[in-house]
Amino acid sequence: MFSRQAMARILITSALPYINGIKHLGNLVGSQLPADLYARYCRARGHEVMFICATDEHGTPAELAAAKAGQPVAEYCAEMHGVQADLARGFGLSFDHFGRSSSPQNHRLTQHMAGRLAEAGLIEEVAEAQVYSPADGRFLPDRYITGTCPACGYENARGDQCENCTKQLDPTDLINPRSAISGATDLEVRRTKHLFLRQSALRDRLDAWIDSQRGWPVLTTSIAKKWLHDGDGLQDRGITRDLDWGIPVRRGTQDWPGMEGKVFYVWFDAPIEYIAATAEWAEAQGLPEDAWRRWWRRDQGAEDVRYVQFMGKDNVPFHTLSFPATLMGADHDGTEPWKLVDYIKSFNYLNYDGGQFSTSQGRGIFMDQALAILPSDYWRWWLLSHAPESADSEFTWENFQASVNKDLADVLGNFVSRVTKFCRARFGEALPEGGAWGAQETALATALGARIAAYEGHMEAIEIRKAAAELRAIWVLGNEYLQEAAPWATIKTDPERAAVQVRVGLNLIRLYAVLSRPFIPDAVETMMAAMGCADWSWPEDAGAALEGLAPGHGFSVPEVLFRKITDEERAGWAEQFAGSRG
RNA sequence: GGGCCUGUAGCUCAAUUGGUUAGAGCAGAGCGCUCAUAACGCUUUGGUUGGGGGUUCGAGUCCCUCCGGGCCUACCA
Repeated sequence: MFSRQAMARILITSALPYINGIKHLGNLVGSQLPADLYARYCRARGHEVMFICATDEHGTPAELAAAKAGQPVAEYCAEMHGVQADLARGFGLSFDHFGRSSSPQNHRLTQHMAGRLAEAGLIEEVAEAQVYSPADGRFLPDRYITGTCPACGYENARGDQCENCTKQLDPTDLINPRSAISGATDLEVRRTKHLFLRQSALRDRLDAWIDSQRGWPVLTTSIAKKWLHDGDGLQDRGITRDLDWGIPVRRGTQDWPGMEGKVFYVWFDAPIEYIAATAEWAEAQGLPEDAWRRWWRRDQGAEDVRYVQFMGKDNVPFHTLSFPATLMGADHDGTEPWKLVDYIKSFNYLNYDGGQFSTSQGRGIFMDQALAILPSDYWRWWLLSHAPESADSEFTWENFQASVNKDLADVLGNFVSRVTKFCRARFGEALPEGGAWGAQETALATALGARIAAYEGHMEAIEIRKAAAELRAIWVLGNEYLQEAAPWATIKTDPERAAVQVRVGLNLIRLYAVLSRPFIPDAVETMMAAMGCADWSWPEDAGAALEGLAPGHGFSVPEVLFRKITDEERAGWAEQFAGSRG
């Protein structure tokens, strides 16, 4: 953890959303949104932040989605990248760069990494038999082959596992196998050669590295340990595929004999894109190479960088094992010390109303639909305050309505409303003059100081739900103070006392805007604008923060910050989203 | 089959890693306030911590067992 005041350099990456379609809220809360929360908090504390994300564009599903859309895959990916970038902006995701794994930078770097791994003796060529479909003109991944399960007779068993009896299968086990893509039955087995990353050779080193980490989520370490020690231990992993769309297999800048026409597998090139996207950023900014290297190379400035990754639990094996193995292997001779991750924040899944969110079945709420219904802050607040940190969690419309209405509209929004409207009615649209602090104000400052410290602690530990709960408690303090101070009563007997109370109330609005910014970045802009203030400095001292806006400072009454969700709307949306996506 | 996670108030979640009387928010009940988006504040009801057994001075926490929910199991990403 970084200490108070000290400026740190924080590198943050969110797992890359796959290019195949618009992401649902479960995807969003599992990586990009919490990463954004943390990035915004770190910036607010004055740290230097590099927040990177990108679309993950390679692989069979991308090719199939493009074919379905009737587009060339490159065109499809370019278009979908634009769509995802727009939606990311819509949700306020504050990436420093939102790149593409298909970028020239990633091509170069992925090929470079492969070359370094080959030099290190960590790449092995393996010849294997794979199912080829002449009708589709492609090799078929195991689960794109369906047929009758030899164990239970289920007719739509997939080539990797029968969904009916859960038996693990080999595609050649299937009776009457056919292509899941075209239905073609003229499948044949062909020999093909692939590169394997010899992760097994790095097992002990990876194991020791995992052991040396402190405070990682149980979810992260338990998945890593399972893969390291289960069965025969960490298995080598194929890093190439027989596809057209991807990064051509090259050994650095050299051709790789025998690998013509093959591309790297997405799970090799996708994490490397974290680095390449930073290079994309530098180029886009017109900055030289060392601008990105100082984030990624320990010999070129990254020694003091703290690197934090965010991802759903399905991504953990790649980030705890494969990617570190790639970076360790690339530094086999000590000349390329790449920055390894310092903290991996992993998430469970968000379910939707009794089942899973499903991209393929169109079940649940997708990012574009969410924004069409309500502003992003409503979603950000609910998703973050219910982030699936300790277990899978569930979205229900009732819960969403209750949280939005109570937390945002009543506790925070109404606070802003009652303070500004009272002041305007009794003192006019400027902070009133006169009066001095009493015991109530001092007590408020003390309580705020304690809660802000707790909030900071939770944010730095990336305990998101706890941070949200603490922030809400900070909002509540304002209502408690007003109730006790009762300026509507004191103004009748002691107007100067009421003036002090109203000043404190108005200053609380600015304080809340600053503290709440990582969660609800749009609404706090409205709050700050209403306060006529542009000072976003973090409250190092709560008492001082309550006197930041001076007597005489003008303000205005903002529009309703958060409207309530009605029962009719809730019922309508529940109905609308029950079935599959339009 | 194997492994991991999980089960705490009607609902969503805590519980400083074995330490006093298991705590919050929402929902419910009562009271107060009238500045405010019929909002806010205070008080309060509600738990055999899934069942059973064990270790211990002491168990929500550790062990065994049974029951329920979920995830992973390496070619979807």
